[in-house]
Formats: sequence, C-alpha cells, structure tokens
Amino acid sequence: MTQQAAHRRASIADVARAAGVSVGTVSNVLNRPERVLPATRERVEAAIEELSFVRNGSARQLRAGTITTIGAIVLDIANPFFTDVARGIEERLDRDDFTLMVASSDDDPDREQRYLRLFEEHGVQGVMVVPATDDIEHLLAMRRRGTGVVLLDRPSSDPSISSVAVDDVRGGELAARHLLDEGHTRIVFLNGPHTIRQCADRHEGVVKELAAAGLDPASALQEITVTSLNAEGGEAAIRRLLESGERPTAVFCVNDLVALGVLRTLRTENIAVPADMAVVGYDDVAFAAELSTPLTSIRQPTHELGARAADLLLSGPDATAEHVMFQPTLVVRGSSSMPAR
Amino acid sequence: MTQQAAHRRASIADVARAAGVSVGTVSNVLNRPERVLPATRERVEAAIEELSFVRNGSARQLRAGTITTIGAIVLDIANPFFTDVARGIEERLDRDDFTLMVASSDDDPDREQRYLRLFEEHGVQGVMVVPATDDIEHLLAMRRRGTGVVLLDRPSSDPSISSVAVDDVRGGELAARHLLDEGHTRIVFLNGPHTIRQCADRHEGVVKELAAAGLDPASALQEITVTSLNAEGGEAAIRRLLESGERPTAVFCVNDLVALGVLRTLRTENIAVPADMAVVGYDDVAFAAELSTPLTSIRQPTHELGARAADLLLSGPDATAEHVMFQPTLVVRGSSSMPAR
DNA sequence: GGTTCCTCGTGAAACGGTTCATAATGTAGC
DNA sequence: GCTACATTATGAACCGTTTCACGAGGAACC
Repeated sequence: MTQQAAHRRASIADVARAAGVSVGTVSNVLNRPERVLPATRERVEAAIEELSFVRNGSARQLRAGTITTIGAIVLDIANPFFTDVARGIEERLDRDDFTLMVASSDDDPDREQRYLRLFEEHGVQGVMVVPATDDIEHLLAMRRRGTGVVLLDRPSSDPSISSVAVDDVRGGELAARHLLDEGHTRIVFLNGPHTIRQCADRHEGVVKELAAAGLDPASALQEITVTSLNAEGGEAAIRRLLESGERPTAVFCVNDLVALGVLRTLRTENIAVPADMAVVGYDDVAFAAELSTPLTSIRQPTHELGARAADLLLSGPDATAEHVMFQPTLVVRGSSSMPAR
Repeated sequence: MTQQAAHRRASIADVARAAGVSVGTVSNVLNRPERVLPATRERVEAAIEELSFVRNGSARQLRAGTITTIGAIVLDIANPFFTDVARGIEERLDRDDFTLMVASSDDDPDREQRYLRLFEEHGVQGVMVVPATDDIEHLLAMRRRGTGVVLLDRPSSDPSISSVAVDDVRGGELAARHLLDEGHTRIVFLNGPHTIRQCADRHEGVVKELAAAGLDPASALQEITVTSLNAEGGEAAIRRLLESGERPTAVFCVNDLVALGVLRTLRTENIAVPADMAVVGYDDVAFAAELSTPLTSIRQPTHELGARAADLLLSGPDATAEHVMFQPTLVVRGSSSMPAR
C-alpha cells in the first residue's frame, strides 16, 4: 500500500491519469466493462486498486438519476412487530436486488419528517412509512414529486397512495369480544395516543364491540394512555392504576411489549392472571406463547405485510394505488382464559 | 396546487426563474437566510412552495462534501439484542443531530459488503458494523479512505479501528461455570457458526471453563451449529438432537431467541426444565424473566454498547482508536436452577 | 462631492461522475 | 487502393447544488 494522501479521496480523474486513459474509459470499465479492451481494462483496474478508488455515489446519482434503494420508517425499531415487518420487506426486496434502509421515527412527526426528507433528497426509489400522525399531506406531496410512497400498517385515507394494513378496528373488536365472552363487563385498555392511527382504531373496535353487547362504553371501558409503547410503559401504567386502588378484571394492552410489562408487575404484586385479572396483548410476538402465563394476543401477518408493501413499491410509480387490508386473528392463551377442566 | 409537470423535479434554477432572482440567492435563502433581504426571501420561499421544490441531496452533497448521517449494519434486524443496541446508538446520535440508517446483513458477507459500499459511496460520516466475518481488511481500507468505522459487538483485531464489544469469552465462561456449579458435567452448546466471532469466543469460553474444572472438553462439550440464530433455529436443533436419542442435562444457547425455541420444544415434548434439562440463554432480552420457566441468561449492556459506539464515531476520524470492552453478567433464573427450598 | 463601508445580489466555477457524438485505428471486401 | 464497417477510446456537455470573488447601490462621514 503506497502512502495515502491525507485527505481528498481519489476521483475518477486520478484513476484515469494513473492508468493513462481518459475519464470516459474509466467510467466504461466501471459500468460496461465489455466495451473496453481487456488490456486497458486491466490497467484501469490496477489503478483503481492502487488508489483504492471508491465511486462517489452522489456524483454518480446526480448524473445517472435513480438508485435501487428504498427506505422504511417505523415507529420503534426495538418493537418486534416492526422488525418482523422489516424482515418481510427485506426478503421481497432481495429478489429484485434492492437495498433497504431502516429508520425509526420514535412516534415523533419531526423525526419522521427529517428522515423522509433525507430519503427523498437522496433519491430513494420509494419509502414505506408507518406515519406518526394522521396528517399525510406531506406524503401526498412527496408522492406527487415522484417518490414512491406506501403506507405501512395503516390504511390510506387517500386513494392515490397505496397502503398495506391490518384491520385494527377488527383487532379491537376481537379482543373486546373475547373478554366479554370470558364474562368480563369492564375493560381497561392500556393504549397509545390516538394520534397513532392504530391506537385510535383499536379503541374504536373495543367501543363498537362493547356497544354491540349492550354495554355503555363510557363506564365499561377505561382507557389509559401509556407513556411509551413498551414494557416500561406498561409497567408504569398498570402500577399507577393499582396504586389508585383500582382492580380491573380485564386489561387489554395495545401491544405485547406493554402486556409484558403488565404481566411482570402483576407477578411481583401477586395478582393472579387470569384468575384475578385477565390480560390480552397485541401482535402475538414470538415469545407470547412461552410466557409464564401464555399471553392471549391478536396476531397480525407481519411478514406478508412487509412483503406486500415491498411488492407495491416495486411495482413502480405508475401502477395504480392499491389498498391492502389484512385481517388479524385472535390467539387465545392462558392469560385471559382459565384452562378447561 | 397547480398541475405538476409529469417528470423532472424542480431545480434551484427553476425556483430562481420563478422568483426572478439568481440561483445563488436561492441557495442563500436555503442555507443562510439572514443574508438575504426579507422581501426577496419571501419571494423565493413562495416560489419554492409553488414549485414544491426539494433540494437534490446528491448535488448538495457532491458540492458541499459531508453529511450528518451514520450507518449501522447489524447481523439480524429482528434480533432484540441488535435493536436494543440500535436504540442506544440513536439516543446518543440525537444529541448531535445525526441521523441513523440501519441495515441488516443477515450474516452474509456479500450483503455486508453491499451495504458498506452503499454507505461509503453516499458519504456517510461513519459506519458501525457487526462484521459477518473475521476478515476486516475491507473495513481497514474503508477507514483509510476516510470513513469512520467502529466495530460493534466485536473486539477489533487492528489497533487503528475502534471497537466496542462485550467479552464473549467471559460470557461463555460464566454460562459454563454456572452449569458446572449446578452439577452438570456435560453441556450441549447450540451455537452459531464460528465465522461469527461472538460464537467462536463464547465457545472458547466454555471450553476454557470446562478445562479449568478438569473436564475434557472433547467429551464434556457437544457443540451443535444452528441453521439460523432465532427461535426456529433453536427448535430445529433441539428437535434433531432429541430425535437422535440424546438427552443432555444442560443446554447453553447462543442467544435468547434460540433458547426460546428450545424451551418451546421441550414443553411440547414434556421435558421438564430445569429438572430434566437446564437451559441457559444469552442477551437477557426483555422477555427472558417472564417466560414460563424464567430464562437464565447472560446479560450484555446493549444500551451502553450502542451509545459508546456512537460516541467513538462522533469523536471524529482523527481521534485515536479506542477499544472498549464491557463485561457481561450472569442472571440466574429458573431455567437452570431449582428454586431453593 | 468624494471616499469608505455595508448590505444584497450576481454569475460562474467547482464537485465527480455518466453519456454521447465523434475520432482514431484496424479489418474485410472488392 | 478504396470504401465500408467494427471496435475502442476520447473529450466535452451535463446533472443541481454551494461557494466566492465581485459589482451595484446606499448610507455615513469628513
């Protein structure tokens, strides 16, 4: 290795000079090697090696236009639901040799914007986003400017933007119906803020089902907003509830992480599940079945969700928008239902 | 919204024309608004709005040079260990207004290369990578070319590259020692391929500890390589083992996902844990404590790992390389130890 | 009224690639 | 020996920004 210049990286011009050819030829070696004589090609390749030249992606893209990368923005990269979806995306993308970059908005519209901008400015082919707010005007605008957009885990309110979602209202209904069937008449719902559509929808489903059963949602349902959608959030929320003297018989958690926090707390507080309190989660993550009290949960087809979203994005900007809606299913386990004897 | 031209996005020149100013002025509005008269600024801003202009990041970067983004390449984005690390990275990065893009190599050196190239070509400030192979020559080269590199979860074999890792040999020792203390004299280790350094190191730790106890590792240790480092991999491996007629008394799993698969299988096979078989995992993920048989595991400081790595990357390319090594701790739970009576 | 200084705005030169029309060279055919 | 045609290599234009030396126009001062 000859000594490296301290700063500026080697450019195509440096390579050309070193190999005694023109820049055009170097570019050809890089992009259509068959068009250049083996002898020259080798000379150029040697120069590339020698200078440890790396293409400048910005320059390349500036001239050539597009890039085979797509971006995904999820609410929380530490949530297994989203990473399972990401796996689904990746697998589909691999088939077309596309590349995936994942970013996490942390439910923060500003962060979402920042990443969206970053992706768009860098010319990704498209973006899949789990929007942090209800307002998708900025996504529509992005779409109009020519970057593909697919809404993930959220039905599109606009026909021109594709979406792949799971019916969250139905998920709320399933959970509520199940708890009603188990004889509960009052449900505590540890939910996220309604600015997150999924949360609002699940709430709506619960309300609907309670009403259908002839109960007054105002009294039969208590909604508590957790500070963060993870185990710590669940733990804090249930602890606060218990300290206030309440002892609900049924708790529905907006996701399995929150449910995990609840179960953990109930165990330390010696509250029996499901005898004293039934718990239902959401997402049916891998560990749900193996918990000390196996967790009843609403299963969503994460993999298909991601794969389908990738499909839509790869089908090109001119394809007509599609709105895919998957159905969730209820998986009953010990946390909500006494074993039959 | 006036009708949008079908294709080419508005450029700074279009904006300049629409606002009746020069391109330089538009650029100034974008980058140093205080240098331009409020009246002109407003005119330009109106034009930007009207044309829904978005900066071309490639051009910008080509000219301006650097970008405040860093990339991370992990082995598996669906593994909670890595996403917890990613959270640690994000939080540290936020303080400096840096942006994080995550990609998953899936243990595949080719994919790792691809993402590395992508990141480098796009001029990220630095890259954190959990290398898929032992050979880090390509990372050294990247480092020489001026892109920051920090090895994640893996000690650096080269002094010029920073690394932040957890002592995996020690982790293996802790697990083995614990199982020996519990009276086991033979351990089955469901491990990943030794091309992954963490796996090789943990194996080394186990071997060391067995030898220190006067046992012959050749007979006291059986290593089985799982096909994938997740619950399915664990399930497949333990099932194969059981079908071959073996009934080890102690199983050490290379991570908690694998352990989850094992526990799941043992339950369906009615093999009591820990009475008939002790299980130890690795990573101590959030749900480990709440499993039906709470999982003994080796805890790693994920958050600190990520934060420290981010620190090193942000300290700039000229800072001397540091090699941080955290120590893992053993967390004993019911899956490996009978409750004291 | 002339000099100096400031504030704004301009225009053109980079940045590092890709692409394309064109030139140079060689080969074949007649 | 001339034309026709490949095959390779060249060089300049171009992509859309940022940056910087410079000019125009006022204001302030003597």
